[in-house]
Amino acid sequence: MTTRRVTLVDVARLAGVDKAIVSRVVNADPSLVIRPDTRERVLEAISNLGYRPNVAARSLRTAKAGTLGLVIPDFANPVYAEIITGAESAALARGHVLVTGSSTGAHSSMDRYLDLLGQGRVDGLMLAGPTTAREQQKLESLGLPWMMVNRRDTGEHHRFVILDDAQAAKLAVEHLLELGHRHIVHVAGPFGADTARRRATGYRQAMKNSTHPVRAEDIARGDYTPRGGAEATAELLRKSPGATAVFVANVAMAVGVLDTLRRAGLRVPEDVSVVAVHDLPLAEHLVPALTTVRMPLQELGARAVDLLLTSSPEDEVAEVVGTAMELVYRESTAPARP
Amino acid sequence: MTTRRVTLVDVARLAGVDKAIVSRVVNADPSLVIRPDTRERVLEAISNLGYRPNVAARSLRTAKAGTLGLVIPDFANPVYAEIITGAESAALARGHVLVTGSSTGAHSSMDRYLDLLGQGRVDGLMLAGPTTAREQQKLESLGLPWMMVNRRDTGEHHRFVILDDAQAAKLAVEHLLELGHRHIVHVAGPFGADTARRRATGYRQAMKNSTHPVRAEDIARGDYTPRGGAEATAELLRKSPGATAVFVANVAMAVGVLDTLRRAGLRVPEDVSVVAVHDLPLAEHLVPALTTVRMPLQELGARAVDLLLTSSPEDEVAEVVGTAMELVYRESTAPARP
DNA sequence: CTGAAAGCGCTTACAG
DNA sequence: CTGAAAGCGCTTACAG
Repeated sequence: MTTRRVTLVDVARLAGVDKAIVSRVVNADPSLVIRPDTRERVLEAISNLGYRPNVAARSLRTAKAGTLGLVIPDFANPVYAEIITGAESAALARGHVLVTGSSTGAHSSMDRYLDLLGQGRVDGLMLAGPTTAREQQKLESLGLPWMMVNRRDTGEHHRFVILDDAQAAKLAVEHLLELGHRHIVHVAGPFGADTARRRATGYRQAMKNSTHPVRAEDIARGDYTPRGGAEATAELLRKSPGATAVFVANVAMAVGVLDTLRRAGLRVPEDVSVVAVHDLPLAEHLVPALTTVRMPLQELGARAVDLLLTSSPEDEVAEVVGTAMELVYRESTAPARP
Repeated sequence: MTTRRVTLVDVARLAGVDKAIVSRVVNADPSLVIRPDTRERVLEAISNLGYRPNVAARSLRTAKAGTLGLVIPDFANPVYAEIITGAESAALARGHVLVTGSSTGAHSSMDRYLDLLGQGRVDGLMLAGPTTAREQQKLESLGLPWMMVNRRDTGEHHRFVILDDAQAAKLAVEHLLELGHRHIVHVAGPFGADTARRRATGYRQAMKNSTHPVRAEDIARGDYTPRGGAEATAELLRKSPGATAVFVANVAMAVGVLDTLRRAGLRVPEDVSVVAVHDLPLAEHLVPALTTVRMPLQELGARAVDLLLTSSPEDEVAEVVGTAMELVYRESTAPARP
């Protein structure tokens, strides 16, 4: 029972018109002038036959794939889950399908995806997360519209959308200052991540409102993992004793921070307050529930799609999505003891 | 500077052969007999021009899209992140691109995806998570090869891949029995989820080796969320006092279980042991770190892809992926006190 | 208001 | 060993 695909020709024959008419009805061609009863016959034929346009034929003809690509490092990272959700929603709203690939799987890599998606399979490509200069070069060579997400590109032709990480850091530090903390230390992210650099910058700026001047010993760097957060905390406990609060660059490291403080016999928030960036679902399930800064990750993904679709590939794009940031006050921060 | 796409014809002209030859070289046609120097010329032309086959044209001609679709409920759920990772890897290994969509976004829905992906955009479709009878009917009407993942389909023509949830439950309960627990209660998942039903069945079976017979009061149902776990635990505390261990159907509910036990003044694991299904990253970050049963979620995704690609759409598929299950012993379980 | 025709770029059976 | 030709299903400019 191999039922042949229903094509425009089948619909045209049933409706008694030319296939060009059917095509223009299907695509709601505004320049089409058609008698109501003719349109009715066409619509009926489409419905009766269960006609669906063949996307391959359409793509070949129009040179548009109707899909967008997004390459992320890892599906298991909830930060990217949020970005994907926002991007998918915006893509669908604009009539596109989103193809999301990860660059760290067993058979995948950024390179592999650039090959796979650079053959007319997608109309544009978004890269989230770390990218090498070689990858970026390859990306440009594909001749596809592209966009970096949550990361500044390294080339001279900028096309990126990021969040206001400095502002997020300020919100966190200001929260601690309001609670009366002065000696606030920072568990920063890896040097290579520019989100980490921007959060560290925001920390330094906000600390100008503290009576405690920031010294090199007040900052320790981790690799955005729980273990990295644990090691950085151990380092700070040695280098910067007396701190009453910690601003942590991400939630994963905060897990290690909480653990190390606990093992050192310090209570959170009674002895030390802790606040971290990104209000991931995990945050409220930690003990104590983690105070965080919520950033508009979904909107970041949505904005990337919009810009990819509406900007000309030659345009420079350097946008900071700055809406809807807020401090989520939970159990891990409390007033400094007098 | 609108550089026209490089096509087969361009390559053929440069290499001084017909485009049919180029096509067969590109696709490594085994029936092709060609002089080494001719092949060399073709390869060189491809490389010099940076030729990439147009996938739309190829799809139109071969009636194969080279992509597979996977619809999940939610990107933020780490269980699906694992399934995606495994499916993506298997798809790439077989030369396919995976399109993953979520059915709960602002502009998406299962229905929307079934429309979007049922137009020759994908060669097959996998559905993970809950599906209505209507959706399943629509799925079948698309005439696409399909597969249910982590869930049995409700139709009469079975095509599903699931994990051995009953066996996972047995591993968990046996672990508790070995630790000396006898009165073990169960926080079960929602009635509608067949993963939940299978885990409950496994619990009952394994409890036959306990001196404590399972009564209705030993089981409470939650909706797979932290809040649901909390409420079920409160119910069990009332209905089934004296239990020394809890088997929880998933990690999300376990978060609520731990919280409720703590508020009730019970210590984990000193007073009550807790074990849950799926070794998600979250598990080791809870306090106390959660003992879990690790199930091969990535392999589940990979197997779904393999079966989708290798089985004929008319075949019945009812596979249980049973490899590599193991108990991960952490801090939330301990020997029963004598 | 509607129809005929060209052509997007590829693959494949066939001819030589 | 290599070339010529048909045709996948659609869109679009043009003719009538």
